[in-house]
Amino acid sequence: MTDQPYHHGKLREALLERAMETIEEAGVDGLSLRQLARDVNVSHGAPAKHFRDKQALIDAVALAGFQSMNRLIRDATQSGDDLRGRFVRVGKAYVDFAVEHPALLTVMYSTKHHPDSSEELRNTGAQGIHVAQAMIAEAQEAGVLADGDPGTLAMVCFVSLHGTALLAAGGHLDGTSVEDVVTATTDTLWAGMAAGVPAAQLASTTQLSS
Amino acid sequence: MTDQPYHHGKLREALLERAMETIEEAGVDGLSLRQLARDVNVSHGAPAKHFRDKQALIDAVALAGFQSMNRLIRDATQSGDDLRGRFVRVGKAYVDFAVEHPALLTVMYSTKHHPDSSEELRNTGAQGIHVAQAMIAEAQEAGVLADGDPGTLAMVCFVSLHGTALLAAGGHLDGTSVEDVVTATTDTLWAGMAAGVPAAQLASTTQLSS
DNA sequence: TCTACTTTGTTGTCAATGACAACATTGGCT
DNA sequence: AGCCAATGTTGTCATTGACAACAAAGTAGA
Repeated sequence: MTDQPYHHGKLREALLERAMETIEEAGVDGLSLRQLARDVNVSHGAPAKHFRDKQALIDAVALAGFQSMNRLIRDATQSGDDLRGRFVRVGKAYVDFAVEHPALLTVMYSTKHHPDSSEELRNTGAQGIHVAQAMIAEAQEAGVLADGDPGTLAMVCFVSLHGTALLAAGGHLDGTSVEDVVTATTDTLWAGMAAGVPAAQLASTTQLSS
Repeated sequence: MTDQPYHHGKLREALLERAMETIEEAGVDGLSLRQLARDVNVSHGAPAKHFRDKQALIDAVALAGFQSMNRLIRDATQSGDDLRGRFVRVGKAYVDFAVEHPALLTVMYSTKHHPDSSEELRNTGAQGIHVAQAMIAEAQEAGVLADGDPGTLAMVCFVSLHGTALLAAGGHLDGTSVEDVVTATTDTLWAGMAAGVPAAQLASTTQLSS
């Protein structure tokens, strides 16, 4: 047993890493600052020097989660497929991340939802939408998709995939497989955006627009 | 000060009601069994006689939430509109509920997600999908929607609306209004299901089906 | 090198919490 | 009346998050 030096040196990183492990194993409720301190062989007061309080630690975990997720999404956009293929791959990347890190995803969004979330966290979390919006705008210019506000359509795709990701992560897809739901979702969305909204349908949605 | 009778009489109902209020005001993390007992003027040990532990109370809250939500959804299906109109109304009903009870919705699904959720809770929570599935099947038979497995398509609609509901409840829709996102989502989904998935698109999704 | 000063970690303490056990009261049933 | 299960109370315990006082270690300037 070599006795520990007074200074841990990389306490912040060690805490973050261990916190992510704990969250993935036991959920956010299973995270205890004191247990965390024990896990990394440090006194129960030490974490406070790096994270003001428990929420600050959770925020940091969420931020790290968004960063690694954004990386996966960006990678997915760079495949050589056609527009629709890239669209599907981005959706799959998102859902795959969710399925592999279900508890982390919950933390990421419940944290972003928190009333006093940091600017950085919100920006990092919104990056996925921008990717979708760019793809949709590009497809519209290419004539592959019908006209329509890219911002709203991107939001539609985002919320749909987010729902898929959350329910897939929680195992709420009952009978249907994750793979089936993701492809069906992206296919349906793409088909809907390609077809556009017929005028007959718009009638009931434009009542208040005058 | 009339001294309280020894028996509260309706403790369980009182606890449930107050718990729902607390959750909507302060989220699940703001719920404390002891504070709850204080709120209804009862000793800190009393709640244990009605709910084995804190999770059991939360489960009961979630179940009540699903029941009132299902009522709203069923009501929405009984409007006299055409098929597409009813579809949109169901979506709106779901999202409206989420926006009005954001914290409750979070509890409902994080509870259903819990590994040892009760059979009753899971069944009650899945009811919304069955409604969607019935509507889609009916529309397919009427020739309004293209063919496709109603179960999978219902799941697609459900996850999409679920995502909309969650993000709307959390205020994550950034620029776009809730109303816009809901109508755009239901419109896009319906258009996609009406158009069906072109064979050219299916090519990339049927690679593993042989 | 000596000396402030800051950062990082430790120890001690506090109120709040969830869970549990022992006990008290109530109302129903025979 | 007398038993008994359901309901509520009181007391207690370990755990937790937060805070304050203190200690050690690195850092920068004389």
